[in-house]
Amino acid sequence: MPRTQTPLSLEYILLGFLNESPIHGYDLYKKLRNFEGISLIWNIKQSQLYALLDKLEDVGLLTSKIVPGEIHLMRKEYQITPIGRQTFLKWVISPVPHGRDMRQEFLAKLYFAQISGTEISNKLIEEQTRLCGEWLSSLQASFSKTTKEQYYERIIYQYRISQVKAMMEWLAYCQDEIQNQFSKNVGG
Amino acid sequence: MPRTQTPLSLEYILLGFLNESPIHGYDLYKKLRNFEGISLIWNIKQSQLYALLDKLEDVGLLTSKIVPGEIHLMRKEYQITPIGRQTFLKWVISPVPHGRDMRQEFLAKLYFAQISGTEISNKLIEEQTRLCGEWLSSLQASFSKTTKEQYYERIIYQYRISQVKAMMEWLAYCQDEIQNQFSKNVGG
DNA sequence: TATGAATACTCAATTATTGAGTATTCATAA
DNA sequence: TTATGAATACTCAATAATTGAGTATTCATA
Repeated sequence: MPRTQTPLSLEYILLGFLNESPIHGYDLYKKLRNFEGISLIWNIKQSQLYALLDKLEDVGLLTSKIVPGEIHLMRKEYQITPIGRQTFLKWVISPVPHGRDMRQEFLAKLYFAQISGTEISNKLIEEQTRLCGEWLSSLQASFSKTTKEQYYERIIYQYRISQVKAMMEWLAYCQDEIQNQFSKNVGG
Repeated sequence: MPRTQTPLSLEYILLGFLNESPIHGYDLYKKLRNFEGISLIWNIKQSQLYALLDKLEDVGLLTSKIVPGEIHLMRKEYQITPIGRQTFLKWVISPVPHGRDMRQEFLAKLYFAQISGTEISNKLIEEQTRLCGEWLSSLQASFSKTTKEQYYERIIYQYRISQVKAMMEWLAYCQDEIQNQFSKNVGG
């Protein structure tokens, strides 16, 4: 059985929007394309969206029903199932296991975490910072094991080390920003 | 015609090794798996390798011939074609257009550039640094266009800005390292 | 003489992706 | 009134990518 199913984070983003309220394909498409910060980190083709929604329904994370729309007769409205909700919530609070997933997946998690409030986003940021710290130690250990001759390998490790350090500084900045935003909303 | 062919950088890595000398699939596989710094940045499945070699042959970047091996009767040896060489050389000296391609594709380019000597690698690093500078300006411009309310968007831009800044510092470090390595080899 | 490792490659199954389509309704203006 | 185009809402067939699991031979060694 080649090509075993890879759970893409894009799927979780769809679940995330469906977690807020039932929605049908075309509205979700517009939401993802136009507004919402998510459009900064992910682009989706319309046909891909419908394919993913079908897939999520197949595995039981969504259900759908045909509702009579105001304009059109047929609108397929999707709703999240309890399992879908559970799957999504678990995803949101889990830090990403690899640095390469920060760029899109972590930012997507943070979007939903930040909507849910400071406790959730703080928790996520703290957990992710801890993991980043582990990556850093591991990279520094690998770096120190290299010999002078392996200078290409050393360059690679230095690249990763510098990226992870930048991530950690940014995570700290992030927590402050979200905290500030929150206290402003409460105070004002 | 859906799914138009995306030229993956992995293909160029194969061309890069074939640019050094003709080689057959299994040897190339071992090279990519075991030694060579490339194994730090890319993993390849055996079946994927053979599929890619076939594809590169189909588009005329490689040719193959069956040679009688010492151990086995059949060995399919691949050679790079003039067009393949040209394609590869053009790839090596071109900086990557997006930050997301630094992690794997740029590091791969740098591997081959650094083998070719300091002039090539210096050129690549300089061009890439220039491009990074452009990304940075563009990101800073986008950031300054956001309002206080768009704090999620601001966080995203800050993430990218911090990553690009780290890249630029690393590129400078890189150039020094390669230079040092070079002068050591000449001096010693 | 059998066991396993290394050599060298093949293939069918499956998922992922997308260009291009369909069909309806609505607004606008010539 | 009748075209024109935009928006709504989805569908599908074609192609590309990926990979688990094979095949078949030779070699070492116990």
